[in-house]
Amino acid sequence: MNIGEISERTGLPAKTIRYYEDIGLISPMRDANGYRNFAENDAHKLAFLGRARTLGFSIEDCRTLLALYEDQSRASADVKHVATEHLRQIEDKIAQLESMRQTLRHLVSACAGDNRPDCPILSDLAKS
Amino acid sequence: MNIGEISERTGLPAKTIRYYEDIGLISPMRDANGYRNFAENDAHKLAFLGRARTLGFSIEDCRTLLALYEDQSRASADVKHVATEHLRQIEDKIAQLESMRQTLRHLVSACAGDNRPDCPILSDLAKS
DNA sequence: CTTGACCTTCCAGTTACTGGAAGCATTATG
DNA sequence: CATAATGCTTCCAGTAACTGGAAGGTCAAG
Repeated sequence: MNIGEISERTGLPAKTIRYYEDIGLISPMRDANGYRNFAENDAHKLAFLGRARTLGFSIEDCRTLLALYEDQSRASADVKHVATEHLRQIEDKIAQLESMRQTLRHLVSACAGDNRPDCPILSDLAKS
Repeated sequence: MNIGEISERTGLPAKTIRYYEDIGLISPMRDANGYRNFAENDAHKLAFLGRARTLGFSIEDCRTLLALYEDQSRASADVKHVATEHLRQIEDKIAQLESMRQTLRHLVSACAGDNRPDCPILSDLAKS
């Protein structure tokens, strides 16, 4: 399979797939002309990576998860640990964004949004 | 005021303050020895920037907001527009993270987390 | 045989800093 | 007063995960 075809199949841009090879996540074969030739196993790994990235795992987490996936003697505890830590970080991020949202909602609703200069949003930002 | 003092007062790292000067958000005076000398107005702007960044505004948004803040003839509608758009993006991000959270919670709770290899998290990532 | 689609590599840019090196300036200590 | 410890300066590189674009080789169709 050429990169265009696997890109279609996995939904990952060709650029991203090349990048994943650069950083050692995959190692597709090469044809005589230098073109990458992806096997089913590569497609499988790329799908795995795409899904993991969709769930927000970092590239380094993906690397770890992929290694665990390929290690038949892994302990599920190791996988769970990675996922739990990631979940915790997502929850932290959500809390942080929700706090921003609340403040912004207040400010936005308090702002007239007309052609006068008075603005509670700016007043809030400028308050000491 | 030297950079160390204003850093303390605003809570912004000196590195960040220098960076803000680099990108033209502030323009502190200089003493004869080359040291930056911050006036009250600089402190004020930095506090404004710190608060805006806390609310998640991008640097470019901050630049816009600062310009509006200093423009006595601004229309509050312009400010509100920036804030509303930012709020929308935050809400998008929250929704995306909440979706990740839900999936991850399911997967984590389904995983035994022991020393056996079976792992629903990996199974999910690997599913086509 | 040429055109267009597809592939290659390499370089630069993105966001908002952060760490570190090399080297002055100032201040505190013995 | 010499020296040592801060504090300040600039500049360079790195971070995360791509993305865009240039320059150029390859392949299938007409």
